[in-house]
Amino acid sequence: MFEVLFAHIEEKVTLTDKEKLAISEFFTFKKIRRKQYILQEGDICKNMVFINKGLLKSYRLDEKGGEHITVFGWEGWWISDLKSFLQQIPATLFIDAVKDTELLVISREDYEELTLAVPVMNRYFRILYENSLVTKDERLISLNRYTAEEKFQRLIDYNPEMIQRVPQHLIASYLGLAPATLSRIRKRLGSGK
Amino acid sequence: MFEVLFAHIEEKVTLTDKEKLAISEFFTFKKIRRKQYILQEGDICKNMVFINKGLLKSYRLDEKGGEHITVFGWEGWWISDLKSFLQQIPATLFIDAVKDTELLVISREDYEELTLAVPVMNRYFRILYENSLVTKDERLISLNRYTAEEKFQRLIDYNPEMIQRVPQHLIASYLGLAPATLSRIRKRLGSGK
DNA sequence: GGAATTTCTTGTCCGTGGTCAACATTCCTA
DNA sequence: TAGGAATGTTGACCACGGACAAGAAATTCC
Repeated sequence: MFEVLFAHIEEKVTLTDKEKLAISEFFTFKKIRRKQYILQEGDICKNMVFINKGLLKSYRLDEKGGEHITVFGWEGWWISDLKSFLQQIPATLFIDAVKDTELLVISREDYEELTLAVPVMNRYFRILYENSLVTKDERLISLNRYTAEEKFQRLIDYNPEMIQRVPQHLIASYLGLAPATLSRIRKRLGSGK
Repeated sequence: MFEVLFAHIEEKVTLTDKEKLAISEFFTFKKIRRKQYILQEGDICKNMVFINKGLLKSYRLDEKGGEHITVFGWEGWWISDLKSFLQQIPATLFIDAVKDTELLVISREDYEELTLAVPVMNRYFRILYENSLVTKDERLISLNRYTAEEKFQRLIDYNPEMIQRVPQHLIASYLGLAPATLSRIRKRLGSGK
């Protein structure tokens, strides 16, 4: 049940069996169904979630009900409304399941406890966040500088897995494009897959 | 010389005098002049930099030589090409001084050493990166969802200090707008300051 | 204090990509 | 297995904001 999580942590730091045991006790296993929310705008984000299997998306809704996806998560990724989780203030994000999904869940207090009980986890999270920052920087630059077509081309080049896993209209939302626009771009690129 | 740095760290964790001494030994003090580079595209980013005083910008250049600013830094902020710094690969960013600036500099090896010699710094950097992630998330959403005018309005609302400190054409670059566009927006908002 | 550079404003023009709507296709699920 | 929902395609139209250029205003630097 914890194999995926431990494998992920051990990419970054080494764990003793004792530490693994300690870590495992802070998490709860959970299954959710397609379309089920794990967070809604206005909730306090109580948990950070590690995805064992499946697909989640986090997004905001605009005034007209339009979805703006900020992040996808699948096997081996963490997901939460980090701001809401860390500061325990109302969330601005929704998170729900694109398909049936298995999670490992840790609460805000346990997250803090975990870093105290297993200090190497500070190192793990520091490295995890370093990597996230690098990714977000790339994405910021991509959104700021490039045309719609270039944005999609860069996704193909740098993140092909997402195109395999995620339906096209959700990719459009993630790139900040209208679904119609992305459809036209793919046509132009000769069904760029 | 280290007051600004220690104050910044102690907002997030507590330090003993011994730890302060240890930390200070990893940093070098440096002054640079307006327009001086501290990093250029293609360099390996050897240092992470804490800004004591002054103003820096980090940016990319496009094919036509256009500047796309990713981040500003002033008193109390860190700046570097994180990807280049962490992975020791060629930088994609330029970083230079908008005005004369004072820095505290730490090398890649010393950064790693520091987290080992003063473990509480893992905690500090973890929290620092958590906060950066929250900020970048906000910015991603802002760039993806909003019109030019809304982007500027949000900067006024959420980041008024930047508008005080940074010349307008650099703000335009940061928001991904043409300088002319930002000028027109300010006019529309009635010199929105 | 005057020249040079940097920064800001305003005008004209035009392309990218959004909106809306109709239709086609694929996929769930009862 | 049929009906509905979700997803993807295409067309017509048009607004936002970019490009370019000329000139004004403000800073910087000998």
